[in-house]
Amino acid sequence: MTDDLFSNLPDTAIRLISTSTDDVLFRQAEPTTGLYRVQRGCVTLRRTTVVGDTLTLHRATSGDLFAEASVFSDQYHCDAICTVGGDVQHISKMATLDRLSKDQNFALAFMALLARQVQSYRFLLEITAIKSAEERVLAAVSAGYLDSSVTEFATRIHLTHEACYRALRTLCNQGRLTQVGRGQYQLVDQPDRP
Amino acid sequence: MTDDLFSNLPDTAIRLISTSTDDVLFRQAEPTTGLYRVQRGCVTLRRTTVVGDTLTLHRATSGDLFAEASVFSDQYHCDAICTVGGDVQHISKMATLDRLSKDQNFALAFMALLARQVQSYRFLLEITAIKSAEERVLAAVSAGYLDSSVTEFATRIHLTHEACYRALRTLCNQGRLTQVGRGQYQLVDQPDRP
DNA sequence: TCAGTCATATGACCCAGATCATATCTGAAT
DNA sequence: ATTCAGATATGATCTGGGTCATATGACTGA
Repeated sequence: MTDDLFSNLPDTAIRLISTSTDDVLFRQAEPTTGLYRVQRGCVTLRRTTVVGDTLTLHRATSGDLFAEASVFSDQYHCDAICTVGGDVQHISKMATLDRLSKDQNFALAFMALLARQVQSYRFLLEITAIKSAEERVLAAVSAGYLDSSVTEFATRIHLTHEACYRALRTLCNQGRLTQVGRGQYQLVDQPDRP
Repeated sequence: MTDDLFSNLPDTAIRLISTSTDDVLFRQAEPTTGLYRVQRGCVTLRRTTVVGDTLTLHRATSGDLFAEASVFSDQYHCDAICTVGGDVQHISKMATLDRLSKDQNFALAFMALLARQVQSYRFLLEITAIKSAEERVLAAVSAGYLDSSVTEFATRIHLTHEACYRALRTLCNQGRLTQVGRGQYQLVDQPDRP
């Protein structure tokens, strides 16, 4: 609903790719052909340093766009490897640039999408910077991050699922959260209204 | 040099603000007037949750843009408070939107800037997700993050400076880094050429 | 229906990194 | 010159969260 920005592009602009583990979508220094969106599975972006070791730049999962910056550069700056098979959309760079130049609203929407991503990554960084597991979990729940599974939630905020479960239970015991079902937790309203 | 994108805007579009601690630049729900750039000092973006506690969304320091998304929305979604006094540029939303609609290159440059920011935040998130202090420090040095002080570097990668210094020393002892000066460290080339 | 897989949940143990303390060096301000 | 603040650096101690183990519930597919 919010970001089927690219589904407005002509059908020819989007190519569906079924991926298997270890498939390579593009490699560093290859000319850019477009950006991608993960529908199912996981794509890991990696770069090899001058010294030779591998840096993971990003792991894109369901719903995530990646290689957005490729639209504005000539070469990919990293490798894209499928670490979990699934489906990936390839969105044509040419079609995107064409539409960006001709459709003001599309351009503004794309900018807004990128700006919102910047926002949300900054926020996630702040959350992961919270040292205490309890406070981090509370902040993340407050932010509405616990929408699917606890395990997924835990990895998102850089905690083990064990530490996460423990923090959730403690927060419940403290009365700061309530468990509303298996794997479901909610904020407790502070009764500070007059 | 790279992002004086906004210095091309007419002089009237940029307003210089001298800030003191606890100054408020904008508040949640106020109508948006523009984005900002920190020149000196620190600006913290905060939001109050339904339950009443405060979430820190971002802490912008020297060189950082913030509130980019305000250009595409009607109201600020958080408070901006100066936690360290200094200087801040206010960049007019109207002037920005005007230029975006009239200057294709400006629009593309702004999108590219946002896309690069998304990239770098994703990468920083991956780095902070590395559990071992040594590996995290090595990755961050490889990425060129140790450009100013070690203390600044340490906070960026979510480590205490003590843990950071220890990791740097161990990496030097292991021969994976060399110290080239007080607070200066470099990667060691792996001699694996034929 | 039953095995197999994955999420949920919690307890025990241990270690890596936070915390605290200390010392030196550097640069800026007075 | 001298003080002071802050960065650099390292050592000692302690604790919170990682790791490992275990158990159960929920769903899936044979």
